[in-house]
Amino acid sequence: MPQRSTRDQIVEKADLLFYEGGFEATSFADIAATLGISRGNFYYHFKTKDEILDAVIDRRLALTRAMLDGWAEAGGGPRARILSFVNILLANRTRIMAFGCPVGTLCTELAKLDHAAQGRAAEVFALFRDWLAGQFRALGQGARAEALALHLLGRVQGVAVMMTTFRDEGFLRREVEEIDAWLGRLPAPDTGN
Amino acid sequence: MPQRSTRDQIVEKADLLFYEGGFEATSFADIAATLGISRGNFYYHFKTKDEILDAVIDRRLALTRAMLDGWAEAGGGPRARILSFVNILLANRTRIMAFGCPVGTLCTELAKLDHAAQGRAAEVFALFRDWLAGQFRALGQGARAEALALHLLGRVQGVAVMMTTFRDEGFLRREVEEIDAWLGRLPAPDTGN
DNA sequence: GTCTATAGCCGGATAGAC
DNA sequence: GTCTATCCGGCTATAGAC
Repeated sequence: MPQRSTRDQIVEKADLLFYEGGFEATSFADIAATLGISRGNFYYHFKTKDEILDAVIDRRLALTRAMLDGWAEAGGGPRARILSFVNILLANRTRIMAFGCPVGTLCTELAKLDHAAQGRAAEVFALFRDWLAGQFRALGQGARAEALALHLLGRVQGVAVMMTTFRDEGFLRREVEEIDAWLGRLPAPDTGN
Repeated sequence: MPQRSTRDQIVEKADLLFYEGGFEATSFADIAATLGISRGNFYYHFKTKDEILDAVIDRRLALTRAMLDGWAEAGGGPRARILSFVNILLANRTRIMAFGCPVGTLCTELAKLDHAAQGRAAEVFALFRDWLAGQFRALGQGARAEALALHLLGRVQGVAVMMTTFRDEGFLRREVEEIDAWLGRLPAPDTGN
């Protein structure tokens, strides 16, 4: 069990603090203090703060791929897999009520900063979108699959924003149930004719 | 036509810049530069940056109330009024694609900053929620009205986040149409029995 | 009521000892 | 590979002239 490198520790902690406090509001001093290293040490591992952000996005992409692969390999059909995605809202509700969705809030912050990494942050969303589209295709939704994936992604993002604003667990549970019911009401499968 | 006071100009410009660049990333220097006043002058009108934020939220509350009152007085039934709300997405699509929803993004940013004004920012959302609930009540949705209002608010927020991330106008138009169709499928009115 | 000047702090980034 | 010391600039905020 090799010890995690300092670089990996920086990226992991930066990921957490960028989520909880925002990218811009998180300083090297904040990260260094929680890791017990010096500010100067950062510059052995990274040239700039933006390079840390790049590494954080790489990490999120890798973790997201791993999570999606795990769901794809798990038992159950495509509808159960889609529900694995929706259930993130329930499993992470405390953190979402405090800090929002990590993916959506980073994309929004980078948009306002007009930051060069906007597109890379959106790739995390694209992973979810493409995976969900695959599940909708497996449900026989054919040409509608990508639109349904974007629709669901938007629904979940909307719930996350409202959770952060009103911290209403009843709303959360109603919305998750409603999404489940919506999955049950999808149009009949395309036959490809 | 009395000239707008310097204070009002500061609040108006701060409102715009807080939206476009975020509250924390916007400095007095940014606001001062676009208004052509000095940084020091701010402190004649406000003691702290947080006081400017309070004034910006007051302004947004007032403008929102005025907008909702205007829609309420306009012709057409409750469904048309609800569609006035949804059509914000279309009317402001360019700005939303660049900066997100002003209400949602401020609430999210203040949550991450753990800022004392979080609750006041959420009041803007509450205005929309209560107004929408009133329209759903007028549609005969009785006890469901508040839940439907939160649901619609979430739908619109989700669309805004996805617009900012992917800048896909086709998605926007499909979602607005879908919300319109959803309004048409609402359960039959409560009769109060 | 608006300005200039500046205090005091904290940010990212650099240099160089160990 | 990690540290200390430091530079430079931008930030909020203050003091005081006009």
